[in-house]
Formats: sequence, C-alpha cells, structure tokens
Amino acid sequence: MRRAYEHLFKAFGPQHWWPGETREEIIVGAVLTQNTAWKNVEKAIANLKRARAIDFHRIAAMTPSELAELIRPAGYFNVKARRLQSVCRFFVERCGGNLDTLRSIETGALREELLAVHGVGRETADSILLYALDRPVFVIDAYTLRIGARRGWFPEGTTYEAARSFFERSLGASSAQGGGASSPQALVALYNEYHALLVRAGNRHCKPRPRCEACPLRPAGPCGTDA
DNA sequence: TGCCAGGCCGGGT
DNA sequence: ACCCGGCATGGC
Repeated sequence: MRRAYEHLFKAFGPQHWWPGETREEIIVGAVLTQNTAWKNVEKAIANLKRARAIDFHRIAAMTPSELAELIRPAGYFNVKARRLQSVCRFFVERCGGNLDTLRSIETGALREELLAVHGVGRETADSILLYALDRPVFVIDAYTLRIGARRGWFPEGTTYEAARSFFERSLGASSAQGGGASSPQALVALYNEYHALLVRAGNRHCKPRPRCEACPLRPAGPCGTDA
C-alpha cells in the first residue's frame, strides 16, 4: 500500500496535479472530465479561456447553448453545460464566488453540500475538495478500484465509500515514518500525489513512461514501453 | 473500425 | 439497495 506509493513515485515522479492554473479551473475541469478523456477536456477549457469564461459568475450567467458550444469537445456537452452551471451557481450563492470563504466549513459538511448539487457525484465532489479546496479526502475512481482490487487491497466490487475509507484509514493512520498522525496538509499532499499516480498507472492513454519491470501496478494494455 | 475515456442522473426492479 | 440506459466527442 504505502510501498506501492513509493514505487509509483520512483517510477513516475511527481505528477503536479491537478492540471489547472486556478481553483476555478480545477473545479470546471472536474465536471468536464466526467467519463471523458482529459485530452478532450483540454480543448474545452481552451475554448472557455479564449472566451474568458473560467469564472463562476460568467458561466452561471451564460445561456445553456452558448456554454454547450464552448465545451463541445469534452462530450456530453448538453448535460455538462447544465451541470457546470449548477456547480457555478452553487459557489456563487454559497460564497459569492470567493472560495476562501469556505475555509471555516467542516470538510464533511462541505462534502454533503457538494453532493447535493446537480451533476456532482462522489468523485467530482472529492476531486473538488482535495484539488481545489485542499481538504484531506482521498479521491476514488475507476482506476483506483481496479488497481486496488487486483492488488488485493479490497475485494472486487468494493463500493466507492468503502474504498475511500480504506485509503484514508491506511494512509491517515500513520505518517511517512510510520509514526504518529500526519498533519492535514501532509495528508492533502499525499492524497493528491497518490491518486494522480494511480490514474497515471491505470490510464492506457498515458504518455510513455520509463520502463519498470518490477512495477506491480502496470496496466495490461499498450502504454509507452510496456506494450 | 470499434472501443473507450479521471461519471452522474433518473427510472426501473 | 443495486442495475441499466442515456449522454457525445476525439484519439488510438
């Protein structure tokens, strides 16, 4: 578990996640990447940037078809236009678009609020919490579930919440030295990097990477030098 | 050519 | 509490 992290980090190095310049961009990207290749999301974000629309107020005020046209490359554009607007309206109403205001809200409560927003499921909520709001929440996704099950960390068919509590229990209980409890900031950094590495390891469409024969987490598919 | 990508919702059993 | 169909573009 912990060793797998060390191994992945040695093989791949820091992933510098989330790929986005601002917290608003991260949140927008979290919605756009739902069941969609990141490559396509990049095009949509480029369109939004060109329109100076990486902005909660701007997106909230757009017409649905106007927004849908900008995010077309990300797929599901009609669905996502609606979801994006509901998310942006949430942040506008909740904190006037100023995310710093949310600092005083407890993580669990904030998670519930996010889950109540249309278009925000567990993974999207947790991605926002971890990558945009610096909360110590471990993000689960399809890769994480596949890799974890194959490694025997938890059984096949494990639910999202069960997998999340597995990672948070396993990593949160001890620090890197194996000693006492970690600081929240340290957990945020660890969860951030670990999830990014799992996606990198599990993604068949990832860029070529250094050969690593011993890596137990390599996907079966063609990828880089592993094909 | 076909399959799939960093899900989520709504309706059905 | 699960299970399923729908949503859509672009890359390999």
